Amino acid sequence: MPELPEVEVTRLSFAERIRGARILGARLGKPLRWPLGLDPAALAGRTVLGVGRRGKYLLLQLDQGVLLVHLGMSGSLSFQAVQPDAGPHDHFDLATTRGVLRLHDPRRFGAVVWSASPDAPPARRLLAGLGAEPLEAGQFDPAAFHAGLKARRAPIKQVLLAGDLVVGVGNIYASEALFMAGIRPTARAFRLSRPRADRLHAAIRTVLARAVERGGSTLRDFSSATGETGYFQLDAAVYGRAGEPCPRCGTPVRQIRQGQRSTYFCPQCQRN
DNA sequence: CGTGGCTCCTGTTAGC
DNA sequence: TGCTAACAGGAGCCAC
Repeated sequence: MPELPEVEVTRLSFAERIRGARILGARLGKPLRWPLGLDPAALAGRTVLGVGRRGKYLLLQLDQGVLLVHLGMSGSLSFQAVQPDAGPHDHFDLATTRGVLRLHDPRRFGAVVWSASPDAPPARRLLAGLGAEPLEAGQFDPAAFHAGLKARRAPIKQVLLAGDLVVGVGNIYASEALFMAGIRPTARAFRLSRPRADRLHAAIRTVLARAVERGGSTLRDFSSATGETGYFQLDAAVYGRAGEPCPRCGTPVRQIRQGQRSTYFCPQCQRN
């Protein structure tokens, strides 16, 4: 998916405009990862109070309940006054007095889930266990991060992806942050010294914050909910660049598999 | 209880 | 050019 920056850019692109809108109705397409958990007709008449984010989940706070939206691997949201007829991959429409929020998701790993509150069963199950918000002031603590890493035997790349220590770092930004910090992705998490954990902590924040500023620049086919494209420049240093020279030292970037996912790193700049 | 593997699904791309 | 297989941004779930 959409990693944290893309989700945040999406949120920023429609949160203000949808705030205060009254829901006119909802339409479901093919099944998503999880059922909505509510008769879509029951959403009519409710008001959208605001749009928050927890990790890669968007939370549409309603006057009664909350809608969790996850973009999965291939999801994107649009919010526009007038929507063309739904295509084969448009699986959720929320019609409001301000416009139609639409989830487009070819692979359908995404989901829209209704919950009575963020602490009620469906949302609670999905949100419990999520790690620290990396860009939220005071929530991503270096000492706690290092302590968390010390409890894990797994390769650092996979610990980052697990999302229970820090949220929002997906497959692209994990490679990018580890490159920036000069840490080999295969390094066992518990072996990272405090200084190196601190470097990684800073790199994660820098990489994610920069991507948010640039409007979610890592996705080849990403567009925000305003329908704007033009975020296509892939500014990755190593991700997707197997065989190309490392931007820092010129050594060819290497690609490996970790847990069925591709990892990219510079064997020269990233040692253990 | 941490870890690794599997799985959901469709579109794109690399390779022959 | 056409077919096939591999691969793609996630993450919950389930045996060890």
